[in-house]
Amino acid sequence: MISNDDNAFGAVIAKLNALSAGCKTALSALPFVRETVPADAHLVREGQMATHCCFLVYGFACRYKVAHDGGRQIASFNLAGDILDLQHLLLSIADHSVQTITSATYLRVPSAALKALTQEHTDLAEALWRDTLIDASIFREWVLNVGRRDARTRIAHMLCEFAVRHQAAGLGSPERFTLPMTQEHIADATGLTPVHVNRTLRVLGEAGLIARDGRKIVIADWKRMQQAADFDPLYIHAAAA
Amino acid sequence: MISNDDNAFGAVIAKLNALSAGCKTALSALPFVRETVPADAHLVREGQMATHCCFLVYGFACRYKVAHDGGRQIASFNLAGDILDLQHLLLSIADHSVQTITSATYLRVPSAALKALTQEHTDLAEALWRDTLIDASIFREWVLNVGRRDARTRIAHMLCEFAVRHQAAGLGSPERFTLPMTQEHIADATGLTPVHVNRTLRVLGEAGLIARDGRKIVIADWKRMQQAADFDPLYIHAAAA
DNA sequence: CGACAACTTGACGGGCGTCAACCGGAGTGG
DNA sequence: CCACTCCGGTTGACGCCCGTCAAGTTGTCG
Repeated sequence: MISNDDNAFGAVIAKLNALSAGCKTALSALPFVRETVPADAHLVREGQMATHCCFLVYGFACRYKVAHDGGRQIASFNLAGDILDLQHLLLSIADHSVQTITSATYLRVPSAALKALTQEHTDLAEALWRDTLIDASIFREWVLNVGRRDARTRIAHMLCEFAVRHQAAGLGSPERFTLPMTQEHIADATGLTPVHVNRTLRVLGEAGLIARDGRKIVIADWKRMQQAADFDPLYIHAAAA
Repeated sequence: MISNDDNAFGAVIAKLNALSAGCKTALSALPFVRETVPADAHLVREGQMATHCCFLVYGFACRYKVAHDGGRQIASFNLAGDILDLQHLLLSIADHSVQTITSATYLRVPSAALKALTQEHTDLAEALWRDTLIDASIFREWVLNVGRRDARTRIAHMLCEFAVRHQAAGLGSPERFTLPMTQEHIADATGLTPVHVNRTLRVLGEAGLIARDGRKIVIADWKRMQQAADFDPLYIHAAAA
């Protein structure tokens, strides 16, 4: 229901809710190349000059940076509807990498065209700016998550965020979903090791907070899970339910 | 040199470099209240409805969030010229708190007036949006910092960032400066404890990376410090030197 | 059926947290 | 002018959470 053949930008328009009709039309008229890539493909690499913006319309991706000792830190997970590198509208050098987690389809739009469009349509600029602000809010929450929560709370929090955004993107219930990422992805997102992620997922299961079957997750008691995760969805600033 | 009596917005205009003349004039005509507060004063509290934006013109501040166990995580330090809660232009509920570190002076501008101005001046909107994107980039670096670096590298990195931004704000050399924050602030920013921050600062001193006298810091060998800190200033996207 | 990636589990060690004591300087009041 | 207090900083002893290393299991794809 989110994307339809008539409009490649459907998922993005759905996420940037409350766009004017004219604005949607203008967005849909943007030049773009649609690409489908396998899992683990790089869309952006840190240090690269970037002249395009990518709109993720199907699949999952993540943004990450690496420390000089090789340690990798994922800074966000991305779902269908997310704009992956909006920053390249105004910042020319990529300060982080973007990689797919699953096979994925995205629209590659020239930054210049999108930028020109935002100058004509202030409400589009506002919607995109708002999206940037929400991104920033999520990053702040992640700083808190990796900085001040123990492994159990940290992973529970990550799962709650995924559940809520998953639902917001129209992909299904927050209480029953399938994770697209490996435990190594989870480790890199939470600042832990894969081994400890594995142990902690087991602990969450033993505590009755989640039930697992492979990567399928069921959260039986959402209230209790939210509490255990120290999760308050305010920071996601979700307008759509 | 940065701020002058003619223009309360001087520090902010200096930071948002490359604004058109008309745009600067428009900014300067914004209605505002100038306030001076002591150290540890709250400008914004998490959960609050926010109808104003604050432009820091003197002193130091930080943004932070708290975990339910009481743990506090600072997500950024702010210097003169920084806009403290630009997000309140487009997001009505504060998702984090802002508190001064030293006594500070700021301009309180009604969000509505600033928002109206951005709709008239697309280059102002662009400059502010760009500022938001840079903020987001810094948050991502902080996620990496607290998630994947050990205490020594982490604190060294924080010091490097402070040094560079300190200079960019026209406050002096990056190799010789006085920290405005306590070791507890540093602990809350790096996800460590004050005790361990203290020990690690000593280690940095013993390694000859920094020299300390109270909160005065001298970085003798900036190259070596940068390397020890895994610090690459790219993520700050600084245009001005 | 072999190869490989992801997951799982155990044993052990270390970096950082916790607890506690003490120091030094600034502010305050007698 | 000196006690008193308080905050920030400093240092030591000890313990735990999580990292490291290593081995084994499961599932999938060719």
